[in-house]
Amino acid sequence: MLDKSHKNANCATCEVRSNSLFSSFCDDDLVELNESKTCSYYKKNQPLFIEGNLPRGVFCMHQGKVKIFTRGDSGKEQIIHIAKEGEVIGFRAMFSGDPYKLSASTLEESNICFITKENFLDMIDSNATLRKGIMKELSKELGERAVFITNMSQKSVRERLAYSLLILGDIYKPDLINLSREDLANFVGTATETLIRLLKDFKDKGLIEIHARKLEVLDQNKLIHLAGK
Amino acid sequence: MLDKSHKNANCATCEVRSNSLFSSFCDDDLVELNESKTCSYYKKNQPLFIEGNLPRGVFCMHQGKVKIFTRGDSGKEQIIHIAKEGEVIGFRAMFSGDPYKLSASTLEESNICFITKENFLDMIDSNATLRKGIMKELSKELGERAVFITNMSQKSVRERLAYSLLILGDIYKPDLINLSREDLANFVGTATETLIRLLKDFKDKGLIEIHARKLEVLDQNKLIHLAGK
DNA sequence: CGTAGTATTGACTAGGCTCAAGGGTGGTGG
DNA sequence: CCACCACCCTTGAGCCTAGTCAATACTACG
Repeated sequence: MLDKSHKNANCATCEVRSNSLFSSFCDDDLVELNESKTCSYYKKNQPLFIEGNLPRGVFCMHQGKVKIFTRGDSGKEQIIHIAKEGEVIGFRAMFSGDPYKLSASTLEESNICFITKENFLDMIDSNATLRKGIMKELSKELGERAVFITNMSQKSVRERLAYSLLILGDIYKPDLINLSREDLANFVGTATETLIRLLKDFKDKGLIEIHARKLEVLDQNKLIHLAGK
Repeated sequence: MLDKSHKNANCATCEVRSNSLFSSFCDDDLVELNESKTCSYYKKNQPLFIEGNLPRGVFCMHQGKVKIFTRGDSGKEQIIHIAKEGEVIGFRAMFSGDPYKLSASTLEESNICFITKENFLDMIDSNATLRKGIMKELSKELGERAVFITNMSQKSVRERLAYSLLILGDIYKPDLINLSREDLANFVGTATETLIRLLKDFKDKGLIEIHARKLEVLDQNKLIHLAGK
């Protein structure tokens, strides 16, 4: 259970800042950042923002996990990314001027800070390092999504599951992967039933261990091989 | 046939600049841009850059069309985007510092200008409007790719073809869509044979007309409906 | 201890891929 | 200018992955 009273995290001493966009901030920057942010507690399955809404600022993950997803015609989710501690979410929409193209909601209870659009854009204007970090991040994600598209169109569900387990193992490290079967299926891009059958198959082959809802990667090398490329 | 001697396009009078990243450039900027760029003629099916190589600069489309793609394990291409006149290609890799994650090559003979990484990054540092334009563009593409991923994982090939024809009709406007069957299949994300069978079906239903390799959209509304969402 | 959500299993179907063979067409060189 | 070759396009047959529908087990929480 997270500390719900943790409403006043201090950016200067925040232990997850080192892998965030704000890692390069000097003391003055940190004071400004700290004063402009607000920190909130979120329960499991609570939305941060919803596709179609207008963005009002960015979110900075202090603790917890958040899924970023779109909904297809039928309403089925496709999870594009799972954000963990240190990640800044929703800055794409700050620049485009458009409504959110994606939705975000918590996968577990989380402590998440919020910075208004105004404050965030001001920081970018005055801080070249932050700006470069953001451009690098946008570029990196763009490259990742191209690979994602190719995986979706050319890999089998089996290959994509192997690939996904590797990514998720890394995101959840040092803990076990902890997602509902439905969320995992929506990340892989398949039906829940198909996912379950494949998980069993992976287990029988000694690639993973299933601890109820939690999944443990046993043989990373075989998974890499199975995922291809 | 394009004018192969068109080696010295002038940015100040370039007729495609109005829909490019450089639309906001003042006279001084344009002089600088014009002097730092070089313009080359490319034959059909000539590469601009290849996945894995290190980027040396960006390309600005003067005339022609270019496909941007990745290759899956088997070597099959997945076309992510088709760039037309006015578009600037390859700037993502300028910021990430990584090798290209994608390849680009011409779909028809083209005149394309080149700006070195140094010059391009200098321009960005000194020109806030250009910078904002680029951040907006990166953001826009990021949103588009999220939709692309969802389409790939949730739509049928039939739906994706309808969707693709709408996008391509727009890119090729006012001309007819002019791609090889294989390239079209690689854009839709399917096998060439499946694509051909579906094209015939679309033709029988009066959605498109087939003029040998060229395709004409006849009933845009029905295609929209068929594409879903 | 009931109830709602979550997970699992089975049976069936079909969309779409692969392999294989045949028909067109445009570009080039003689 | 024409013939040939290479490449592109098209069609057919068969199979298999993975989606859907339906029924049943499990689990956590009030």
